[in-house]
Amino acid sequence: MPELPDVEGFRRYLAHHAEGHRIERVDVPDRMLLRNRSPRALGRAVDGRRFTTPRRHGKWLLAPVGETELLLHFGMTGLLRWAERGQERGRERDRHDRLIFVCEDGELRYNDVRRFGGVWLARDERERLAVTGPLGPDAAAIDREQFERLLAGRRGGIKAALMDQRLIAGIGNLLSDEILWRACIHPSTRVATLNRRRRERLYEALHSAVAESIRYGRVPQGKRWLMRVRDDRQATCPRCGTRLRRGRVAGRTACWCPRCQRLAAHAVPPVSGRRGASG
DNA sequence: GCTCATGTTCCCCT
DNA sequence: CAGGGGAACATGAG
Repeated sequence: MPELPDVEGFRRYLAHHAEGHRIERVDVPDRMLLRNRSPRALGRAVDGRRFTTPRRHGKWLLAPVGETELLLHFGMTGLLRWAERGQERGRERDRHDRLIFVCEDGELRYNDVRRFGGVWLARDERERLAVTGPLGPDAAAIDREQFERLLAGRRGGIKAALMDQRLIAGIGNLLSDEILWRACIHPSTRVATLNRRRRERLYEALHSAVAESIRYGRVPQGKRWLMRVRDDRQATCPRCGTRLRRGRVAGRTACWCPRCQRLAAHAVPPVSGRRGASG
């Protein structure tokens, strides 16, 4: 789940359920996912303090508590769940609940099946940056001129660029495919070969796809979205009905329409449909 | 048993 | 240095 839209959903969820609530204690059944503090140090920092308004940058959820800030990353399978105290439903914890912020009238559970995500603590901006690494501007807040500047001088492929968190924060595999499909640009296209008109079109696609996704709190599966069909066996393009193609681009499984998203022959090295042709 | 998965990071090449 | 490919990380689903 967790790309920018999902994390934005978690941000709203946290704000809705936990903001203003006082943390009594934190249970840490899986120490591995508490990344840069001991459970005791986490307790010293947050016990007795309240969640205030959470922020988000790219795929990071930043939740201030007292003097410090919780930094949450959701990896591939992370999520948040609020369980109201005394309610039958959600009373039992899940085996994948890794960190539980116990409040007076409920608890916020950080759940992550695959354990690629984690929770960090940062006392100040310096410490936060050390954890997140350099991040580009949030994908939801980029304007045209900024987008132009970001792409200028970029040498690699466009899908890799969109997913590069140092360039633009928040776009992952699904969203990048969605944006490129919407802009009718092949994922392997070299950034440098995109003319002004296509960059413009790409910006529009990014902007609209991100804005709409954020409203849903995930990448939507509507009629005009690749998301709806990308996992189907015989997936076809929602726009033209052509059978979609799948292949490895920028290290991920990309999905695109060979008719809508044509690749200029000179623009790119061949894209293999599968992995491991060499040794 | 095998393959694949919405993310990040590290290593090796070009 | 920039960027691409591949593997690794941990776990579950099909």
